[in-house]
Amino acid sequence: MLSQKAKYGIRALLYLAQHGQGSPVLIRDIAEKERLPKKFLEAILLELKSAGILHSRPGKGGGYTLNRPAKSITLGRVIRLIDGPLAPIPCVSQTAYAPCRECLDEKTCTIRAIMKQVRDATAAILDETTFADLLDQQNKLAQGVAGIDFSI
Amino acid sequence: MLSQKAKYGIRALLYLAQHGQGSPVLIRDIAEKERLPKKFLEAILLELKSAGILHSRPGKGGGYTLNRPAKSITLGRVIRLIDGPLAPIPCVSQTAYAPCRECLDEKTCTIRAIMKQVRDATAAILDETTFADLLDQQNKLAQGVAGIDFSI
DNA sequence: ATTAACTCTATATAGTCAATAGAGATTTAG
DNA sequence: CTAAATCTCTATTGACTATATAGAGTTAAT
Repeated sequence: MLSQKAKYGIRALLYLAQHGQGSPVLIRDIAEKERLPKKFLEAILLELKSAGILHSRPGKGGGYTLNRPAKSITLGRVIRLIDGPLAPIPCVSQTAYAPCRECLDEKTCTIRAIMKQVRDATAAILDETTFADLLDQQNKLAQGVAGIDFSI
Repeated sequence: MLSQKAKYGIRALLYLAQHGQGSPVLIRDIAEKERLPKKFLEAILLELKSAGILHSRPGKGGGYTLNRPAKSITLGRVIRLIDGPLAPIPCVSQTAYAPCRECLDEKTCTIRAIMKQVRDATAAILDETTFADLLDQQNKLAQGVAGIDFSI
């Protein structure tokens, strides 16, 4: 399961992506519009900033913006950053490999073989999906719903 | 990430599947051969038993056996039992649906759409893989490794 | 009866998750 | 140059979960 922290982070990034590269967005605005706990969000945005995903300016007229185009930020990267590796077990992680403590022989471990499949399937989705994709999809979904409403 | 508990449970089941439907296997044997903490393993096996996956007989000559053929026990079932839903967020779980607390509109939530893909991909693998499959694969992997050793 | 095994309750420790408080540092406007 | 706005940093809190372990209780076979 994704942590709340990761979900909040993703929502905040999506909000910032929506807002575009224009003027900085206040933490307070993100928190209010997306209904996220403000103080917790502060910490999350700070992490995303120090990872180079966000940019911020303190002081009057300050706030947060994306540090890079939305299409260069993948969901996989953000989730790994906040929640750690996508892999279900450490011995199949590409980005944070570690042997399983209790494993007797990695080469013949079938749990490992299956979990590698799971990791690869997950990574294939999350590393290919960017925040630009999410924005596109959001617009389409919103239109779809509006269309349904209209047809009634 | 899978919990240690789930990994231990899977290893124990694999060990029991290997052993076949014959005489009961002692907790102590499983713990020693697979190097799992015995007391912790006791609790895990008990859970698997009350879920109907294992059968046990107390007393002299007792121990644990699979309650059903290995080919009818899927990895997905065992993992859900011990660690909970496969879905990365509750609103896309098929077996334990719950709305995300902070979600403003599930119908247009793109995070949900992506996470549904992840869940489906994961479930497709784990719900199709049985302990009989794992046994087969283990034998093949062991032969493969032996073959390589022999050829050197 | 005695032994060998599982079963149950209780406990412990450490760590993580989710969140909050409040003082500090920085920038811009005026 | 100062005041207001805003991000930044440190610390703390409470609840919960993960990972075990101890020991008494129960059951079945011989």
